[in-house]
Amino acid sequence: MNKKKHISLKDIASELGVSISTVSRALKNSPEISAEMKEKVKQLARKWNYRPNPFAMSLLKNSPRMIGIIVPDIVTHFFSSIISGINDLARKNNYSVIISSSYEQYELEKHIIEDFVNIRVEGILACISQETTDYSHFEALSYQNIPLVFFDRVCLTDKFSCVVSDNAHSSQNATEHLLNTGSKRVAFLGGANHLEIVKQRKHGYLQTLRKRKIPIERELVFCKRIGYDEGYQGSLKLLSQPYPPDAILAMNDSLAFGAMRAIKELNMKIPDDVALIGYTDEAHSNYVEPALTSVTHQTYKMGTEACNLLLKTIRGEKNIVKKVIPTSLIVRNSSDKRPEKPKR
Amino acid sequence: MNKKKHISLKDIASELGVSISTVSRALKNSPEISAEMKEKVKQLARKWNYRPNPFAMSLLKNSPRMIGIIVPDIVTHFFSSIISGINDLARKNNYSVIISSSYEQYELEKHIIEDFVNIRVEGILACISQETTDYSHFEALSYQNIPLVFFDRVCLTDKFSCVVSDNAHSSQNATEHLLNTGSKRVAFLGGANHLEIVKQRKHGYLQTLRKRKIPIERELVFCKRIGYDEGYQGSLKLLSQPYPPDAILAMNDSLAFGAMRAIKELNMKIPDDVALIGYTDEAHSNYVEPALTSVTHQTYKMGTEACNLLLKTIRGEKNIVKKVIPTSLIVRNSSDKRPEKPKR
DNA sequence: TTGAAAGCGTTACCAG
DNA sequence: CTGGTAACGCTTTCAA
Repeated sequence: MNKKKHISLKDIASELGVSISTVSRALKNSPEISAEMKEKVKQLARKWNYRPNPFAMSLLKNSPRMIGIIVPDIVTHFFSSIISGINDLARKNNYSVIISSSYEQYELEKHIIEDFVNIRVEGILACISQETTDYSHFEALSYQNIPLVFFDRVCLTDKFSCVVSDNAHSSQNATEHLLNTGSKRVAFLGGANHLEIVKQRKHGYLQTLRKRKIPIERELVFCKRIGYDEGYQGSLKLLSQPYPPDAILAMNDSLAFGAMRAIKELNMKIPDDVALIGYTDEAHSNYVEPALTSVTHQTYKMGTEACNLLLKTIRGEKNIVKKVIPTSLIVRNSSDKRPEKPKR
Repeated sequence: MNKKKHISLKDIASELGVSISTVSRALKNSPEISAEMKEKVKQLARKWNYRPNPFAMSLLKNSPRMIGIIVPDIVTHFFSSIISGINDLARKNNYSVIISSSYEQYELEKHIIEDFVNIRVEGILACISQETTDYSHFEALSYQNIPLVFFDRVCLTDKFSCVVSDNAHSSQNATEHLLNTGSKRVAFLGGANHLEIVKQRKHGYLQTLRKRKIPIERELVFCKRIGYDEGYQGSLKLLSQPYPPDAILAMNDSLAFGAMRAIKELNMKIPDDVALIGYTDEAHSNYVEPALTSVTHQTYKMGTEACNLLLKTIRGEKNIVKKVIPTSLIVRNSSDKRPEKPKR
């Protein structure tokens, strides 16, 4: 009684001198069992603290009620907040969540996906790494009938549902704002060009320039990799040109904070010499000086929506949908160059 | 062939016209199986991409190779970085990790622990919520023989191993630094008094004052709850006293950033009017202005150490150990009041 | 060298 | 109303 780690139906059955089936049914409130039998069984189950063995269940049903999440990193607020949303919704639906980080590495990403498959998760939520340009490890999931939903950085959108933010729109908005508040030459600081989010945000930026009939200059676009260092180096490069930009739109937190450091090191004033807009979360935009105007994602919501889509897919829904989560531009002190700023 | 989600030993056995046992043994390289049989089996297994069913395994061995982590929140860098460390070491040891957040709520914490038990995780890593003052849900784990290791915010240290930072020492150091660089009246901004980390860090602070023969003033200690708002409100209160402090030691990220906001709102200069030291991570301390002098935890290492301790416990190690991870004081621009600062 | 069968904990179907 | 049995996928005796 002490050695055994867990109580099984068998233990209860033999104690009560009835069959396992009876116990099982009694616990499930099956109508075919007498009230007194039910009572006896339930009482003992409670007393002995009986817990159904989830492995037996999983073996039987082939559904461990577990989903896997893969993100480029779990430390960045953007991702941890999405994870938080996923976690909460999953828990509400009695699912457990396994989280892994690809550290932006393609090989690790492949391994993790494989691990998820081996563990037999019921579904996977993925945000692809920057390095990833070959998507066959994801495609394979569709042959294996393993539900998959992408969020933020997506691919294979014809095969899998996904949740994204209104990328093009957000950067149009941000660019417009810069141009409306005194900036003349706006630079775009992006990441690896093959990523959809980069393409789309850059697209929005270029759209706005075209609409305003502002000539597009290649020298004002720096797209290499998402990261603090790249933001720093990229901004140094942008700003040390013979004819430098007077505003930078940085399409990610790390890029924005890297840019900020570069601008300060060059002893330039924000926003007077260089206006700056980032894509960052509430808290950190407010901590820095000047407070950073930024595009804010509804990260928690992205998480719950993605999870919701995945749960639907697990339940058999076949429709492939693309859910767009709106962002909003929060104007703080880093972007408006005008001496007389309108009331906020 | 197409409908079936996964290949089993049975499938391989029947294809090859041998028994399941033979296949099982062949795949395990059992010496009793002929080389050619092994070859045939392995080849087909590879071809069909056979994966052992983990549920069957877990059912058999009662060990799902899974550990549970519970943290107050997963969004704060401090925790997500610890999680990252845990995750990596767990993965290396072929364990999966399930992460849940208590959102600093006692009731939720209890539920999550119960869920972990039901899922039959092999072990649990926990950082207790601020609200928690009753530890019976953790104590219960010891009766159920479920390995448990605490990190950062700990309890029941006589029953469970834990990983902590050198709390008292770190705050002594920080207080010394403030007193050595021109501050005269140092305030301590802490959290709920029942938490060990609060007690110890406060203890270190008080120790230093005593050593220096500086009278201890109750008005200079504000301990209520860990959080941005509390940091803000607490600092406002500290600084609006008739005889306010000229330095604040904030024992946590959120408290520190809250304090920073309060100081700025009161139009006081950092560090000239009020010196400030926080306990924060690298990145964010550098983003703010002035860059924040802070006590830095080796969070990733805390994660790997905690995980390591847990794995040992799972393997049967009975010793209860308390691992202390050193912190270090990184001096930046928010703390030194002296006009002529020594070279850094 | 291989096969058969029991057992891990549960559910579900078929008999009584 | 209750019991027996097969099945889920695998390992591990025991037999041959």
